[in-house]
Formats: sequence, C-alpha cells, structure tokens
Amino acid sequence: MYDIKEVSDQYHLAIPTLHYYEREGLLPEIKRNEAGHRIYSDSDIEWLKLICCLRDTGMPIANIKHYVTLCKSNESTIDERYEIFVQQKRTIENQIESLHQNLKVIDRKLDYYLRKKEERYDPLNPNKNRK
Amino acid sequence: MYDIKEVSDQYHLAIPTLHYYEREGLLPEIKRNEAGHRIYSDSDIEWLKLICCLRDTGMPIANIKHYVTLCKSNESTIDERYEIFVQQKRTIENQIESLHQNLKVIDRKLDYYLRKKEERYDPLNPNKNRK
DNA sequence: ATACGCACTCAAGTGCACTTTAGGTCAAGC
DNA sequence: GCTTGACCTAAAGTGCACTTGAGTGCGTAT
Repeated sequence: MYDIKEVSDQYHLAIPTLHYYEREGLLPEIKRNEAGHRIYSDSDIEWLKLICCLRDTGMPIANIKHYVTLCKSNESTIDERYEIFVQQKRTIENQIESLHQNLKVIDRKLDYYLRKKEERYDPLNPNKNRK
Repeated sequence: MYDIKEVSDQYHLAIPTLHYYEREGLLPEIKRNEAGHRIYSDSDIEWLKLICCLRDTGMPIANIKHYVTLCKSNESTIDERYEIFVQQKRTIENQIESLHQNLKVIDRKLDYYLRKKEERYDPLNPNKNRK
C-alpha cells in the first residue's frame, strides 16, 4: 500500500497525471483512506506499469482506455485484447528497427564531425587540405 | 530537382509541414520556379532526411532549429554540433533499451492471453478449472 | 476566356497529453 | 485553536507540432 507521493516518485509521474489517468479510466478507482486520500495497492501498481508500457511504446491514451474497457468486460473480448498486444508488439519492433536505422545516420554524422574536429585541432596536418 | 508534391509523397510529410519546417528555419530557403513554387534539390532532401532523423528520435523542433543555426555559423561551433550527436546517440540507445524492456512486458501479456484463448476454445480441457 | 488544379501566404485553429489554478478538507504540530 | 502541509476536485490553461481556412496567382485544358 502506497500513497500518491510514493507512486509519483517511484514511477516518475506527476501527481496530477495520476489523477488524470484515473479520471480517464486508465486506472481503476483507487481506494481511499479515511481522509479521502488515495492508497495504491500492488495490483494498482501493476496496472499502472502496464499503462506506462503501452503509453511509452506509442499507444494513444484513447486506445489504452479502450483496452482497459475490454478488460473490465467479459471473456468475449479476449481475442481483441490479444490482437491489441500482437499489434503493439509489431509496432515496437518497427520502432526498434527505425531507431537502428536512425542510429546509423547519427553515426555517420559523428564520423564526419570527428574528422572535422581532427582537422581543426591539427591545422598543420597535411591531410587538412587534401580533397 | 523535385516539386513539393513529390517530396511530400516520398517522405510522408504533408505539404504544410514542409512549409512549416522551412518557415521555422529547419530547412534552408528552398529555390522557386518562375511561378514561385518550391523546387527541392538533392541537398535539400539530404537536409530534410537529417531533420526527420532527429525529429523521429525525439529531438524537439526548437533543438533541431538550434543545430541548424550552428550549421549556418562558422567552424567554432563544430564541437557543440559534435556533442549534439553524441547526446542524440545516447538518447537513441536508451530508447532502444527501453523498447526492449517494454517488449518483454508485451510478450508476457501475449503468453497470458494465449493461455486464456486456449482455455476458452477448449472448455473441456481439464486444465481449465485447475487453479 | 474562363474554369480547374496546384501551389502560394498568413493567420487562426486543432489534438493530444498533460499541467496549473482556485478553492476546499483534514490531521498533525506549535 | 490556529497554522501548516499534503491531498482533494473541477475547470481552465499550456506547449508542442502540426493543420486548416481564407484569399490569391499562375499555367494548362475546354
């Protein structure tokens, strides 16, 4: 059982963001203490981590909400829930592939600037003025 | 030499986005034909690809703009330009690592739903009601 | 010569994911 | 018993990256 400050700190989510996620239905209704303050259970935290995983891999809030709605309904939605993850897996694999491609572009730029820096700091280097 | 429609189609950028990038200074001023329509050169395209690489790896427009400004200035900014790419490389590596972690979470969910689907489509399976 | 299609500019608008503000409650410390 | 601090709600605001709308101009087809 954790209070909102602990959850906020541990998962790097602002307190209003936690309010917002709950309001939007991404999280279940969190239990409260006598004062009406939220108390997060371990299972709330597991939900939160899944939500963050989907969000961090590019799923829009509205789609996450849709998934959560399916989870709250009955077993007939299991196929759709499964497909959501199949699709998200593809999405992530594409993102990774794309990042590798972009990394190559950056590496070429690093090579380029490294060569330029060498020239600059060694102006007498005979390579400097070679084509 | 390419007109804006070709560039838009080939790089999946809306025409107003190309206007916007030029207005913001992410791209150089593109040459025009007699009618005032933009004509992109190969070097404009190379710039555009680099801009997209930085954007797609999470660099904000304002930072890209800063980098472009450095490129337009003199050699004294080479160290800073180099550092920008060093930093961006780190950023990308972190993104890839994070995506791999998130992929694990998704894979666990896929396992979970696959098991649920099996149960559902084989209701007589004696495993079904096993804790 | 007029209509159509494509591109142009400038300003205003949109969508998303939060974030901030304003005003209120409650429990603990001085 | 009053202040302080953490949390609460509802509503309005923000920041970013585009996107749309209104109005204009050029060049080819009818």
